[in-house]
Amino acid sequence: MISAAAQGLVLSWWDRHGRDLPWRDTRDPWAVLIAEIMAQQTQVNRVVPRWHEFLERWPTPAVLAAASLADVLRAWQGLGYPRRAANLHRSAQVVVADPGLGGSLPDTLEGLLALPGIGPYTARAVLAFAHEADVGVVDTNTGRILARVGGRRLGARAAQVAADAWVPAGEGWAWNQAMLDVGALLCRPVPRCHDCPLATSCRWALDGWPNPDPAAKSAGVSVRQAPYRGSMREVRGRVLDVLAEGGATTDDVIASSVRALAPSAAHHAEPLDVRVVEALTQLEADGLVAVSASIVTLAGDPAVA
DNA sequence: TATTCGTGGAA
DNA sequence: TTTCCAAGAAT
Repeated sequence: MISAAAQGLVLSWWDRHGRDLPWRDTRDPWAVLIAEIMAQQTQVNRVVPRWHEFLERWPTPAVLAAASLADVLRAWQGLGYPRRAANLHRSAQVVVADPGLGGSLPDTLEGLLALPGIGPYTARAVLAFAHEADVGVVDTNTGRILARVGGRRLGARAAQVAADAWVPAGEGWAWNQAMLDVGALLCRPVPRCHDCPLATSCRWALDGWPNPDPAAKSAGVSVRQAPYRGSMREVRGRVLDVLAEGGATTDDVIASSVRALAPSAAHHAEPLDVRVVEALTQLEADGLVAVSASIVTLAGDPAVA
C-alpha cells in the first residue's frame, strides 16, 4: 500500500510537472486505444504525430475496418512491430461485426482482453484513460515504481495487485497518468530521485539504493532484448519497406531487400537472399504479405505487376 | 517462464 | 560508435 499523503504528493507533483500528451485531452476509447497500441514498446514522443495522422484518417473502428490492411501497414511504417497494426485492424473488424458491440469497443476488462493485440496493460489503460475507471495500469514505468517503492522484485500478479491497491478512489484517470509520468521522468532505469514525490516513501531509496535494483526484470515488463542489427526482424522490416512502395515480382523484392540490407549483411554466414526468402515466408504466414503468381504485395494490396 | 516480434531516440 | 530500451502481447 501507499499512504494518502504520498498519493497527494504524487498528484500535486503531476499537476506541475506532468507531460502534455495529446491523448490526455480525449476520453474517446478508440483514440485512447490507438495511442496505447502505438506506445507499446515505442517512445511516446515518436507516437504523437503518428497518432494524429492515424485518427484523422480512421476516426472510428468502422472506417478502419473498411480500410485495406496494406494501407494500415503503410500508415504504420516507422513505428515498428507491424503486427500491432494488423491486430488493430482485426480488432476493428471484430468490433464492427459483433452485433453486441454495435461498432464500439468493449468497456469491460474481459471484453477488451478478448481482442487481438490487447493485453493486461492496454485493456486497463482503456478502462482508466477512456472510462476513468479505478484500475491500476502496469507497464514498464509503473512496474519500476511499484518494485522500488516496495523494495522488492514483483511478479506480474503482485505488481497488478499493488497497482490496483494504490489507486486513490475516484482518481483512476489522473493517478495512472501521474504514475506513468513519475516512471518516465523520474523513476527511470537510472533513477532521478532528487525531485521524486515518492522519495520519502520508497524503500529502495530509503535503504540507499542497494543492489540489485528491485525494478530489474520486475512486473514481467521490460524484457531484455536481442540485438536488432543482423536479425530476422531487420530483414522483415526492410522487406516490408520495399513492399510498401508497391507490388513486384518475388525476384524484384528479393533483389531490393538484399540491396537495402547490404550494410548489415557482413556478419552473417547465410546468404542474404536466402534470409529474405525466409522473411517473406514468415510475413506471409503472419498474414502481412500476399504472394500470388510470383507477385508479392502487402496483404490487401491489388497485385498489379 | 523464456523468446520473439521493429524502429529509432538517447546516452 | 555501441548499447540500451521504450505507455507490451503472443506464444
